[in-house]
Amino acid sequence: MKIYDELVARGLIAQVTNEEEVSKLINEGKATFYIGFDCTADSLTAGHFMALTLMKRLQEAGNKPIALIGGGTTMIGDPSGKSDMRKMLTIEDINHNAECFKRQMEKFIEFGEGKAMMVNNADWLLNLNYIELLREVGACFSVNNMLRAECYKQRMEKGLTFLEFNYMIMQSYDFYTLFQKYNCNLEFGGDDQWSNMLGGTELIRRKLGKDAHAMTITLLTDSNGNKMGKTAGNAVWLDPNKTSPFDFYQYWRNVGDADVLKCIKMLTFIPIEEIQKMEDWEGAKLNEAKDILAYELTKLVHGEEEAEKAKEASKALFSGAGSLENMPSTTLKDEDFRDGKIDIVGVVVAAGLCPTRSEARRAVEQGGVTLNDEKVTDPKTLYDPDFFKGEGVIVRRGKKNYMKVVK
RNA sequence: GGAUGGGUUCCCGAGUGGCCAAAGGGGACAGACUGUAAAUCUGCUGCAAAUUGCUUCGGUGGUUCGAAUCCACCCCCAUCCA
Repeated sequence: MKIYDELVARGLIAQVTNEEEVSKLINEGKATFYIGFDCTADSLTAGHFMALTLMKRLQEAGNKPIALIGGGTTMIGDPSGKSDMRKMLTIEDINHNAECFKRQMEKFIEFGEGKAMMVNNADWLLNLNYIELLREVGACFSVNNMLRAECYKQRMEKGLTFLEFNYMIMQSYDFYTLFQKYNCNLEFGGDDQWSNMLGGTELIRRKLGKDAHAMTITLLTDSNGNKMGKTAGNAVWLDPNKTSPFDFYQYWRNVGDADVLKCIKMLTFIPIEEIQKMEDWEGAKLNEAKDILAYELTKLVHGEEEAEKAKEASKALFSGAGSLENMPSTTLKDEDFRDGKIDIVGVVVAAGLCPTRSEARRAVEQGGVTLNDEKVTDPKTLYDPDFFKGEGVIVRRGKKNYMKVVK
């Protein structure tokens, strides 16, 4: 199966400027393509991960990837599909985030001579001269067309600032620059980027009279249409310090039935033929597919060892087999105790299972907290330090949140 | 610059002197049911040393025994006019 067909089969492709040419280009390994990453946080997320796997797939098919770090575009903030303006980030934050992105990407993609390339659009965007830029590319953009773009739809009602309105021009300028500097002839991005990407191909056509292409990746949404890779508004991070490998594993282990196969197809490197065999799995059998999904992704992101540990801990907690040795744990500090005792509410908070004592108290009162499988419902219950000595105590909040607590 | 309508808790949104930590809905969280799923039902949803105290209704001052609510100034947003 050719790479393009595989991408289609995996459901990764949303829109393409010219299917015939793009498929030819990437099937023959003749594409030099780029994907941009705006550094709005200090870690990549599951959403970025999909883009990275795509880079890898295309690289394996002989195409040349360029990872573009958005040190310049992050200064503007992309309004596409967003209902509110992002908080403006400081230059220091952006640079810090860019560094973090760089380090994480290097774990997935091979950079270097003849391999993938990493560039930062701060290098050319930050020094642009306003008037020069307007004269150079400003005339190539129709405000009428820009305002019609789907990505601003929400903003046309709630308000769009001139700052953000320029984002499309900056992104277009990126493509224009990469096209000239590195013969980059294809841009990839999330489907919400479509309008911005077309801005780039259009600019290249107008300025240089040449064709460049764009292709978008289907956004990973669950069966309710919500973006995946987020829990309660928090992203699932690739940084193990922000989302532990165990939590990362659990996130994918818990996707809805309707979404498992889609995730396996889009995110893992399991051959498509093998995935097809799973297609008639139903009901409880789908749990096996979830195990596979969680394991594969954890392995890709955190390595085989961490994936094994997460799997073991998960099995131990949920099906009684496997080892508890590697489950996440917390050590109580002396200041967690008052008069030599700690109450159950304090334990839950210290374990990081609830952010505040009020929430922990509620969880206890509602019967949501167990210590070593024994339900504790009195928030005033006290414990001695000795209780946590040795093996430690398994604290659970709700059905799926565990922490081993030791002293 | 002018006119009008706005800014309330995670989000939407009600509240126009005390009965307001603030209706209702969504989301989140917990319980029941289950398969670590979905749907459904129930509870819960500012913080804390917790029958009490503290902080919160764009900001700063003021009026009042008492302010999300009234007044002044300021900031921000939308629409229309320039």
